[in-house]
Amino acid sequence: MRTSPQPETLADMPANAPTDAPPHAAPLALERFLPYRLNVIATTVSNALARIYAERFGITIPQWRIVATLGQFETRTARDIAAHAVMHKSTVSRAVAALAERGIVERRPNVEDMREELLALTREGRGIYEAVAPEALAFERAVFTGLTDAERETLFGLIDRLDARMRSLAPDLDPADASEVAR
Amino acid sequence: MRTSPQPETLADMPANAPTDAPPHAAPLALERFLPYRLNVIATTVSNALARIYAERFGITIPQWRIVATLGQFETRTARDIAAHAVMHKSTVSRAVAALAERGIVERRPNVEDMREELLALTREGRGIYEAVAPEALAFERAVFTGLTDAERETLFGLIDRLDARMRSLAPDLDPADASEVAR
DNA sequence: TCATAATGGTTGCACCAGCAACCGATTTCT
DNA sequence: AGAAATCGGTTGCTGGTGCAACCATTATGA
Repeated sequence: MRTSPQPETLADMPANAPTDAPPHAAPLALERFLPYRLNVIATTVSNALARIYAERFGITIPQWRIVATLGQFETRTARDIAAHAVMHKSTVSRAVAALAERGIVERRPNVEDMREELLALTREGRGIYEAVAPEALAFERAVFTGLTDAERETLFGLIDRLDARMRSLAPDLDPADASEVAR
Repeated sequence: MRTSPQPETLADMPANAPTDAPPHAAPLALERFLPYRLNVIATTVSNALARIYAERFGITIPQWRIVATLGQFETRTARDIAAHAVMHKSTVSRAVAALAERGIVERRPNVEDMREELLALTREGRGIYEAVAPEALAFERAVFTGLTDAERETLFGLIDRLDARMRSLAPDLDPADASEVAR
């Protein structure tokens, strides 16, 4: 058995312990609980970054995700963006409305399917993208200074695998699949 | 959108642009942007876990953090909990109120300092803790199945370092330091 | 062909979190 | 001692977010 250095890891239990685990054997320390740690660090990083978006460019994180997606792909529908940037469709709808209002994105009807709208950055929108992107990347570098390239890659790899794992464990709670029918 | 190798993934871009990237190069792909990836995976994991807390035990994530902290430390003040579990003091206040209302935590005055209150789990509260903790750990194991112990340790190590890095980069936005004076 | 289902997108509603103002208790400073 | 600052904790308010209902449009199928 692979011995975990942590006294409380219970690494020797079966992968999916039945609910009848001994009640008082609950060696749960928050600092060693990965969902918690993940959430705290992600929130901290997000808040720091959101501050840049807000103060420097007056945009929120959902708005930034839309700008980033359209900066990458030129023209997409709201549905595409929701899927790509993993946001609920109502979030996308409101963020797009705000961006359109400010002349940052442009909405164009799709004559082949009048249900959807084609979205793209305006010239001004592209300007914002090109101003924000380097700052975002600089922030990323600042935060991840001290990690080697190999460690960064490891982190990406781990996230990818966790991502895949979550999709198979609980596919329905992916905010990207806006199918409210398949609940 | 299930898998990372999407049609439009731009996987052929350089891993992480060097520090002196020209402003208009902006090689920013959301899938390769760590703050974004971190946030998405943390949210997904959190939501899946929150569902367990909610459906099985009728508690929210802040409430769970409080139960977990008191399960670990017996008696703490709200301030201690906020610091330990990284929550805003108003969040703690409301979550404690709800838990006290339900008889899960008990508030006791501190005769040596009447500003603060000593919090502890009631017998019922401890029962909940002892029921939730194994499920939380089981969930953690289920999610992290497929990672070796070494990889798990690596992940913890990376998070620790990111954490330290963020504290030095933007110490003021740590939700735990409730000092509204030091803005 | 026409009724029904599904899809892209919008919006009302309720909930939750954070900010900031506030309260009583304690500490600090003069 | 007394004023002022600080501290632990509570609460009103506001903004953001997800859910679910809804609208218009397109696809399906009897």
